[in-house]
Amino acid sequence: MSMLQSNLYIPTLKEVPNDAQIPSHQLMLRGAMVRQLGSGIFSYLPLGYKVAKKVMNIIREEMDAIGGQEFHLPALNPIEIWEQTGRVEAMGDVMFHIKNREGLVLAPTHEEIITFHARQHIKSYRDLPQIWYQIQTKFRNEPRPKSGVLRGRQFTMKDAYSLDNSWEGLDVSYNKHAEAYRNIYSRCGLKFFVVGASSGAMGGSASQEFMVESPYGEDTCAVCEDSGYAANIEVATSEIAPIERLTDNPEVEEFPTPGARTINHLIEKFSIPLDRCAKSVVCFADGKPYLVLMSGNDELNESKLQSALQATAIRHADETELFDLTGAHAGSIGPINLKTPMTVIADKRLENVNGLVSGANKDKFHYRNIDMSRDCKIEGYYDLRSVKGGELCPTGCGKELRVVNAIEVGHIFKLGTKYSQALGATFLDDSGVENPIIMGSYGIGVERIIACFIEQSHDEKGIMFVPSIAPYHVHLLGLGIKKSDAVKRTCEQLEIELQSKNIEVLYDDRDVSPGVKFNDADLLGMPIQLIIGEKNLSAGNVEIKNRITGERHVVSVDDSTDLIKKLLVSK
RNA sequence: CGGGGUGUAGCGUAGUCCGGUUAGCGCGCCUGUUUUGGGAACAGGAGGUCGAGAGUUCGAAUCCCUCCACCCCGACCA
Repeated sequence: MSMLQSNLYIPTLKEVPNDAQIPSHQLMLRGAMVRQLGSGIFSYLPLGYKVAKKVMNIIREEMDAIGGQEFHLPALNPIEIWEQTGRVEAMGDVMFHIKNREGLVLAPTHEEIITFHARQHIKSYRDLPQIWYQIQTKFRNEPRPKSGVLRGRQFTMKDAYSLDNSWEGLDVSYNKHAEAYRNIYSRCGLKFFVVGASSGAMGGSASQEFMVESPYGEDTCAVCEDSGYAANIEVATSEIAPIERLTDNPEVEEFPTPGARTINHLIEKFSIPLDRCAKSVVCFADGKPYLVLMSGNDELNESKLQSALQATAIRHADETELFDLTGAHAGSIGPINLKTPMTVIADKRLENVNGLVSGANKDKFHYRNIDMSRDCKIEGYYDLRSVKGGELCPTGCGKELRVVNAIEVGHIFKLGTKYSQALGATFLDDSGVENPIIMGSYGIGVERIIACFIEQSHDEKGIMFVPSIAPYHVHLLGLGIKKSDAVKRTCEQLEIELQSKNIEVLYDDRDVSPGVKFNDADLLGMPIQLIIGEKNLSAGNVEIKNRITGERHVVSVDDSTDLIKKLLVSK
């Protein structure tokens, strides 16, 4: 079938639409892949949908390869089933509720529905394991959609669920997914890394995120290229010199510190060494106040605090609360002489340290010579600090960590029995005992793969697709077709020849100037441009341009398709 | 939800402060002629509820009020 560009709907844009800020968004609009319908709502145009289908097929092949079975579940769900797992409340505003039909919601994910179907017919350990997946539209009422298709209210997700009869089985299923995911991203041409993630309040035992480094990412990760260490900042650690105990250990003493509102003031104006400063932060964990001590300018990591305290919600005290609880304003708060007694915890770095300076809970005064063991009542020491770029990799490889922003393109998760228990999805084991099915949940964002790929693979002219996800393999540019019958005939001949070799061709047969064709071709980004013009053709030649490397080959008409085949395979 | 910004033709924009011709320009689009290896030239042409509603005024893109949409920052994000 001939793909004449003059007949296709490929509305490229010369200028950058005002709303698009990041390269992938701009190029997906300019390159006729998507159009926006509303905030966080996008239509795929034919070219963009071709890419999506290629990505989805790669996902499908890799999921099938680990024994996955494809379902297609409804997006419209009875709310009752979500009430049974308590997730109507947990999801809150993220879940769309149907207004003119009581009791229906739009599914933001499908653990509940999968578990429902598992309960219907999984009865015995002999029925397990299973891997079930689907590629389907998800609905999430994001408070703030942004960055084009990267954060939308409606998006395409591959979600998979493993059902096992043992925890060892879950490990096997989980590892299969980890491998499949690596294959998927590699085949899509993405540079990615995997991080251990916070398992959060989901009750799961393990979780990893597949990340693509990007300044537009909303996650922060610490990575080390040398050792391969990579972790979400929520759990990342580093090798950091311990703070030594001083041999001289005098009594605690109050001293005036006018104007000292920050640790830096203490260092600069009062000559206190950085590692002798103890910073105090007051937080509420599930409504209960805590004083948290951090060393020097270390940043308190709320995720770490949350898991240390096993709390569901953490928030900082506001100014008024701070004064009411401690008797001082920010800058003069410390563990000793608190107006209201509260639990004090500290970062591991401060364990058994002495000679410390901290606020006196009296404005413009601090204490010095604080000995954590002698003078404070610390309920516990935990790793609570956020890793900073430049600190040493915790593997001991000796290299510095980089702290980077990243976009989450996939997440694999050992769920356990939360949903099977809540919904009564059980099986009889080989001794006849009833057990909840042990589950895993595994997600991939299709649009995110596409947008991340474009973020990684573009230049000032446009997109640079790899063959595996390109809408077409070859962009055939016929220059001056109207004027030259020879050019036209050669184009038609080579199009057929390429197609016979299973190479997908987009044939630009439009009656426009060469410059327009070149620029559109560079914008749309097919891996190979086959350029046919009268000048080369008069010598029996055509030109082949590699979009990614920029290399050009002038070859004879007869050799051209073989060379293209070779170039496409070598990628 | 808080803060900031923007809405004028398919895209990009001028005009808005200080009300007053027929709302202007570039690109794109249509017709014709000439062009044809990096976004061609000339000539002619089509396309606008100036985000919506209500108001002030002889007169509103412009001033007042209300609402809506979109973008950015923050909050939020199994």
